[in-house]
Amino acid sequence: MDVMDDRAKRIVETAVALAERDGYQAVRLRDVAATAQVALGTVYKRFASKEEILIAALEQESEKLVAKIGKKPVPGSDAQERVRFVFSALTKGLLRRPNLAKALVRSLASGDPNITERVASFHGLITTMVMAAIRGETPGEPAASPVGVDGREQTVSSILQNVWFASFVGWAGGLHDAAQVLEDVDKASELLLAA
Amino acid sequence: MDVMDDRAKRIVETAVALAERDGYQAVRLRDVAATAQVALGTVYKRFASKEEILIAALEQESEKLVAKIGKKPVPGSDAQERVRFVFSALTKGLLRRPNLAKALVRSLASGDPNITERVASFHGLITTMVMAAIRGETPGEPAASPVGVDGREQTVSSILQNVWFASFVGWAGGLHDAAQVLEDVDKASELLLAA
DNA sequence: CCACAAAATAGAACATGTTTCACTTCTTTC
DNA sequence: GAAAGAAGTGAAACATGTTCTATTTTGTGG
Repeated sequence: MDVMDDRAKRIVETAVALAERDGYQAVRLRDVAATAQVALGTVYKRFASKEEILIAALEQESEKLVAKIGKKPVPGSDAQERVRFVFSALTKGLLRRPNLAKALVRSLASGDPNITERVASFHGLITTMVMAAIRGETPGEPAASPVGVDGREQTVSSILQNVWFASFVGWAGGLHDAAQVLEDVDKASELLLAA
Repeated sequence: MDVMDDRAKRIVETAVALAERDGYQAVRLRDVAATAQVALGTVYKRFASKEEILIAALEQESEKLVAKIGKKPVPGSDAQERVRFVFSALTKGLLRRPNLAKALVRSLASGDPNITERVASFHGLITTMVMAAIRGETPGEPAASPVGVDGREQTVSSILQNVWFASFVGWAGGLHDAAQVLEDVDKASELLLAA
């Protein structure tokens, strides 16, 4: 949610474009700088590393996705259906640009301590959505009822999110295809959200 | 299980030692080569990249761990206890050398298509152990009874493994501490393996 | 408008993963 | 044991992330 000046925006946009076209390794900072019409030093004035640029991109992309998904109440007649909807939308949204998605996963899992907070915020964003889906609320709105924060729902949504993430990483590494990601989440929610 | 010649072994050992001392970035291939008393070209004759060396290390480390855990029947009077034992042993075994563990996670999640098979084999190793734990068998032994391969147990063990992996990545990224990893797995097995 | 501080720039320089090369040392085969 | 090929070696070269520096541009208070 930080305000980015024009240069920072151009840098992130360029990085997204390059990652989308040819993946992580194609995000060469010299190219980013040149394409964004900015000096390399300016890139490093804004971002501490290549990973940070990509994390900023992830933040931007996921905020867009979440905004789209979170606008309306999650459709579905039971928790399981709603959860499927949310993860499906999330997965398909990311898969629309597979190379970008892989690059973002790589940054997410890089273990760089400097980006821990951004990773946590991404995590929180999804948790919010999944919990809203379980409860049948509109993710973008504050919770209607002051439900206890430490309930089973929180645990379940954390588990589902972990399953999704691990499976998504598996997809990014070529372990299996996108359908498997949805199937993994489906099976887990079946067991955890028995209607 | 490939047979590694002396040089390859020295290379991996050196990489492990460096990763253990100071983490991923400290595994400088020039240093690895020098310490292993080998030319840089020889390193690249054996391994296609730095990631591959670390994946070989992961294979070696996880085989050691699995051998140790899988020797005896998993202790515990119900599935939940046995699963806790397995993941606890796995987690603690890896956490004995945190920097190494972080470096290995990073390689695991790197998304490099060249190491997909190794990642899959690591995945399979753990699946075997978790399923044995659920069933109360000795992981090292072939299954006593010809249980159907596609059962609920397989799904549950896959979910638990995903939860463990995602939480472990979270630990590696500084998102939370090791106790949280075990707690996440615990909560999941509580819900999935209700005694 | 002017001086000056902050920001941007071009470009060199450095660190480290990866590749290449010319040369030497093994190993194998006869 | 000598020739041929495989493997190893040291060093250079290259690619790209990151840092540094000297210079120029930009924006701001007087």
